[in-house]
Amino acid sequence: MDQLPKNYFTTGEFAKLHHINKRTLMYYDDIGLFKPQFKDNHEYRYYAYEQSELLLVILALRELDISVKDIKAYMENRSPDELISLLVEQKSKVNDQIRVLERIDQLLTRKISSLVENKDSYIDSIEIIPRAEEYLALSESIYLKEEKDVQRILYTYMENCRAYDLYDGISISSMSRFDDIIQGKILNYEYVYTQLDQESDYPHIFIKPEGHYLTAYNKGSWDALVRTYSKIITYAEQNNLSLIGYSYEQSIIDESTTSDENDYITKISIQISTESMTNTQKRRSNQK
Amino acid sequence: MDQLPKNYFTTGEFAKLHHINKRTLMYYDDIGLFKPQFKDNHEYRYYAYEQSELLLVILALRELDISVKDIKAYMENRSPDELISLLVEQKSKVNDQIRVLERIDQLLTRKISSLVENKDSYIDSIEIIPRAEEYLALSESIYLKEEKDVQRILYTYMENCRAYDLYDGISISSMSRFDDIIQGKILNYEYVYTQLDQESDYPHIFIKPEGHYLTAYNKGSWDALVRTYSKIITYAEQNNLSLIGYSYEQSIIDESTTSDENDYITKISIQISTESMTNTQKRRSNQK
DNA sequence: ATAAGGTATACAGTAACTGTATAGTCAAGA
DNA sequence: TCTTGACTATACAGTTACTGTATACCTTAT
Repeated sequence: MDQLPKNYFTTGEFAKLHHINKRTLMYYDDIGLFKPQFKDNHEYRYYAYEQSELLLVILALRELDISVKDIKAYMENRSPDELISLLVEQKSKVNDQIRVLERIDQLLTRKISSLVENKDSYIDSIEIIPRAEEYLALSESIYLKEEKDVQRILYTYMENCRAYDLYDGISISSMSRFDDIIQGKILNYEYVYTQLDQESDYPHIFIKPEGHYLTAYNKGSWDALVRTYSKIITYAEQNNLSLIGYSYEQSIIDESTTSDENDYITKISIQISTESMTNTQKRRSNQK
Repeated sequence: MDQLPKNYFTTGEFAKLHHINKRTLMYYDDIGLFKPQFKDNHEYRYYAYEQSELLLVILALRELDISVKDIKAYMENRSPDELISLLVEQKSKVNDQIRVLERIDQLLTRKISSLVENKDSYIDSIEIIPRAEEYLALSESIYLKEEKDVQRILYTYMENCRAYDLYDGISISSMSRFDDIIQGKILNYEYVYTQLDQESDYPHIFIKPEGHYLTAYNKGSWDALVRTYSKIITYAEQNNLSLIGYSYEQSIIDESTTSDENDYITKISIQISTESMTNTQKRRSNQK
């Protein structure tokens, strides 16, 4: 065999061939994971082209976050059947990982669109906006529950989000009863929720009704909410609008986006009962 | 703010909530990447549910192999616009990574099917098998080239495979002229190649013609090829078959699959000229 | 003959955790 | 009230999979 015309690569060449660090090849040699076909009398390493096949498998397994130790363990008693079952197993892991990435992609997409969509809306004004039906995945009710229970509920809620693949991104949203808010109890939240943008068999789905919503943006931390809510209430009174159902609070700019609490933006929307709106109001809001 | 009813999680609870190690949260606190909302007078950490949003972003970025240092750098002067551009950038990286995984998936799939397909074929017999047209991505010719040139050619070939997304898996395949083989020159390879299984605009595609191929499996290392080839030649002579074109050698079991050289399996196929086959031979081979 | 550029090893350093020993704290039950 | 078990904390060491660097040796082209 030794006298056959072979094409050998030195460490540096072979490393370049496979776009990896030269030192990594030496390291793999040292730990006995992947050895050159032979060494000359100066301990120079020589790799054969055919060894690429094995290296490719090793590099692929490495990419799948399999520890070098495990790869080595497999390599030490590899066989076709072993390889088949290893590869089949890894194939499903690859698909898992693709799913994780797609999830992250979803998170990024949602966060981007939420940011862009509301980019120019951080205005002080209060508006009437028509909204289509929305599907919300709710937590259990946390209304007036004590801290311990709230904690448990939030915990379960997150577990569910995970289980049903409702990757968050814009999930720090909550609902309170508008009745409570009128009475100044603005922190008696009833649910936290995530908006669904595709079919889901999540067990606790709430349909946020289609209709006109009074929409305002709260700037600053939670303590600024009091003022924002009183503005909303005043506006509703002045325009003879009757607000019903829940107040939906959705975080637009939060801790994940800015380090300054005063820059937080929360979007608040509350449904307006159709009867209380004049036709002019309806027309105007629909034009936007 | 401090007197508001908040839901705080201890380090252990918050870690569980997000399926991460408790010590990681402590570590992130230590390096200033992600801090609890507050610490009590015993230095106990307390995390608020709302902090999840930020942690999710951090964990997502981490998943994308962004260094903690870089994440921290971003976090230190985050802003909506910064975040948008960061996320958009990352989104494309996610897609890159998905592509890498799909490649690996392809490698695994091809390797599995090559192994399974040939699982029971490691037989000593020589068979006539009808084969459809195949598209092969060839290297430059390495015929009688000197070692240095062969090396350069193989290097370029691998770079091309990379560039054209021909992920290998079963790529240690080579072609030699059958004329040479008859003369006993069984190691004068002409090309190495990869079989294409989808459209590609790779510049050097060769069409392996449709037809009947004499197919044999070589067991053992390259040095066993001599015997296998003489068996093939004898078989052809005895059956009055004239072999034409190239001999295609495809590695089935190689270094990547077994550690024992004697278990290597190479599939050899050589086209049979249609004229030299009897109708009986054709009929028989088509039945399989 | 010499310089440029390659090879080797040995040793230290890195990133991002992660495990562990030790000590303090808390909450529930006897 | 006391005890016990399960938590919390820090400090320090260890881990994984490289990766950089210093030093020395080797090869090849001018």
